Amino acid sequence: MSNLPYEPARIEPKWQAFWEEHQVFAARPDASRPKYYCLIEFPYPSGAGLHVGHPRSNTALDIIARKRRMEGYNVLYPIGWDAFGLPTENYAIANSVHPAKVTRDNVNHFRRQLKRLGFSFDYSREVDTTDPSYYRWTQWIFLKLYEHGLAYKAEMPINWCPRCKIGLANEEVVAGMCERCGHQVTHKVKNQWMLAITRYAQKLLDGLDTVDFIEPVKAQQRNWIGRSEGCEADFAIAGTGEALRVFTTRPDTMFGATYMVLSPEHPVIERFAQRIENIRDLRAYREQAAAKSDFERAEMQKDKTGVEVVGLKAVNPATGKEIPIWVSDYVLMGYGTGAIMAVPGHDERDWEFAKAFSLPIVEVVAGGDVTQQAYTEIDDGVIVNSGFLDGLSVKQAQEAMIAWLEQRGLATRKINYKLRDWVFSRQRYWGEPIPMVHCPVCGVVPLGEDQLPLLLPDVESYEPTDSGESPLAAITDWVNTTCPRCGGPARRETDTMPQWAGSSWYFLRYCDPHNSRAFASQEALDYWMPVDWYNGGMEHTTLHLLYSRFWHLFLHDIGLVRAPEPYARRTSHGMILGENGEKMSKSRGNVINPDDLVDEIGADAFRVYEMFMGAFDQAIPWSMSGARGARRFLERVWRLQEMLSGPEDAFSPGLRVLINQSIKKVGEDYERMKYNTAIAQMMTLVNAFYEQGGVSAGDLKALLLLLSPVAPHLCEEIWLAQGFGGYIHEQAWPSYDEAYLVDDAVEIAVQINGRVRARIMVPSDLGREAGEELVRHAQVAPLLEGKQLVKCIYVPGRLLNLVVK
RNA sequence: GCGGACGUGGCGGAAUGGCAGACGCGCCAGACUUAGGAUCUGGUGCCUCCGGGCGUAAGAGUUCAAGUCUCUUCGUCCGCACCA
Repeated sequence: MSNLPYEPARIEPKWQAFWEEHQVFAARPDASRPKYYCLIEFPYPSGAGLHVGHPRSNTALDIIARKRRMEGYNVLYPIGWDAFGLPTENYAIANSVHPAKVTRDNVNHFRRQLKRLGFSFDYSREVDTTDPSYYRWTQWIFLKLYEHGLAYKAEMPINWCPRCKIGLANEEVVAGMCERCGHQVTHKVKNQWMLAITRYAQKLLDGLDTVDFIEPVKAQQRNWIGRSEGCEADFAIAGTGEALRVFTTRPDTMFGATYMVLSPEHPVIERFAQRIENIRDLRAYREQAAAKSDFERAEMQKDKTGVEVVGLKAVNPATGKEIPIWVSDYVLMGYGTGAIMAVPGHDERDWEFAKAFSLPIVEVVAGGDVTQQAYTEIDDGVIVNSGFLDGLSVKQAQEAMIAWLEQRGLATRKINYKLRDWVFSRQRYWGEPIPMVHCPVCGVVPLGEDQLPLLLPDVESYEPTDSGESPLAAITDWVNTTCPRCGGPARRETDTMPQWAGSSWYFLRYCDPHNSRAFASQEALDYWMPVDWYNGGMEHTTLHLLYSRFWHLFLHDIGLVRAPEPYARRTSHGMILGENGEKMSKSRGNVINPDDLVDEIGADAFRVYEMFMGAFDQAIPWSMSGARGARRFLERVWRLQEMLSGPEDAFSPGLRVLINQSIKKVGEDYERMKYNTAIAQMMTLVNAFYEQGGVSAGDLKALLLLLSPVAPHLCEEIWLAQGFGGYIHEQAWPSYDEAYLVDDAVEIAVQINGRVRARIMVPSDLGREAGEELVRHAQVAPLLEGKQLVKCIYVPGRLLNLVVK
């Protein structure tokens, strides 16, 4: 056996079949053992097949899952398919195949590819978001959201391609252009389903303090939610008895508000259309702004445009003076109140606008030169030209101004968030049907829970209609239905849910994937949740990760899940780039196909290379020769079988310290996702085995146990072939002996004034005080000849630094 | 502009304030072999008058000691972006 060459093509399929046949990785609830839930983002089964990026995340958590099992945990490491989505639908349109068939084929392809890599997934718990037995519960959760007032309909602008005449998802808009035809994307207002995620803004923010997420994820989510504290204040509209409400974070600068700006869509414009002398200009400006794409708006950023509202004036409540009102597209209807008080002296945008239209600029915070640029410093500014606020610091003035306004009923404290409500409608076929009916008598009526799942009907064509409606709108016998409330004729909602719907709760379904009475049993949820470790891409931080936290917080609030937060720990992997350092893509011709790689070097070497290639959280270019190096390492491990002699239960004396160090380091490195240094340590260990010229069975066993989470097939094979007893996946994770982490004697550096001048061997237990005696050491004393010793620093086991004159 | 990550050999990268470059790739030399993308051995930061000197984007500082800590400057990548 030991003379056979290392042949992954023979070994790997054998062990994959063994694991499957014996259901080694099937997770079963077991109250007697602690549970551990490892999760990777379930893949979108694209037609292109597995990308080398998938195994990076999968292997990383496979290592954790396998290590946890060896540590005695009951591990859940599931896999599934996030299978609704546009590429499948577009492929179906182009090739006239049913998207369900495309999905089935792609899933089969993906599953086969994943199985070849030997991940310890529990395939008996597979979920598929396009399966009616799954999306039934996606629809059910939507009904719950609706029931609790978190799903509502609203007129919302969507991305619109005027050439294709269809609505586009954000993902389909590339640099402001239509992904399909390249035309500029504009906006069109449509009635859309929305989810009120903004009502959870504070909870989403607070929850971040309770979870172990890597810092960049927390920072990005906080940034995205964008909390800002300030107040809303009323500016009277002269001669009308009405007021314009603004949001500001700088009430301290109110004396410097020399004009107001409204968003072009602000309702006050139409309300006072009769009084406004240039209403036509304002309407024209509004239409022009609406036709602009986001891309164009961003391009225009430098040049402020706007129109004065002639015939209306506002009153600055601080100064009592009348100030002009302008309209400009730099004020957004979607944030705050859609109106601002402009303080050109202390806000860059207002300053530019004031310069462009020759509006007055007043300095109210001293310290800058407001004729040259806006002075926005808040930490050491002093208020001037501001009546009763003069002389106060910015911070003091903020409080004083709010108090003053509150007393007069002109302002209230207010917290705003940048986070927007979630547009939950897509005018598409391949998504979950929204279980709602439009009744001419009762209005919008939800389907009863007993009506679920609302199945996606077969259609002739998956093309969106000319009007931008979903293809479902054309299926009259599906659309026409009866109202669940009054029984009269009614129409079904024809929009479908976005791809983010199914992925917002899939980790809950994994706990109890075949349950037909609930999305998961309370018992299963209580046992498995929360997810202990979730790894995924940074690109999902502000969409999927935030959305799924929102759904989970909601399910917690209505008593369906125990903990508020679904994920205890979140980490992220870096992208794998092509050999040329560019993103892998078909068009760049730098794609590495995982199947080819398994054929060439084997799954274990593939896994080792992906973990060894660099820091786990960083983007890194592929290297084919580096991958072959991983294969070479495993060959060396394999050949250790030829140099095996000695007892099974003991380490070779000369290797005892290194093996103990390796057990400690590899275990700790896995936990910190420092896979590259863990593997480097094992390479060092193997090099030492070769230098010694032979290994004991005990040495080899230790190495195999450490390596088995990364290269499981190879380690199972050697373990079995050498008759080490049982299977390696049943073994306990090795422990190390503190007493053998350092050698009896260590080499230290001797420095003179910080420069290394000698190396000497000293007992490793030599204390800091005793170390100072080393100045009399035979190799040290000569270095001090003719010099005066000023200071002596001995760092045990490290170095001796002698400061001399 | 705001937020985040980062800058170390030819390349990927190591380094609780304590011997910079572990480990791997590549390259060089040799061994074995009827040239093979196999394996093994040795070497591989730069300069050198062979004593040593210089080296972690640049500059300053703290320290017995700085890749690591502090400040300044330059540069790269990612996310958000007219958010009042």
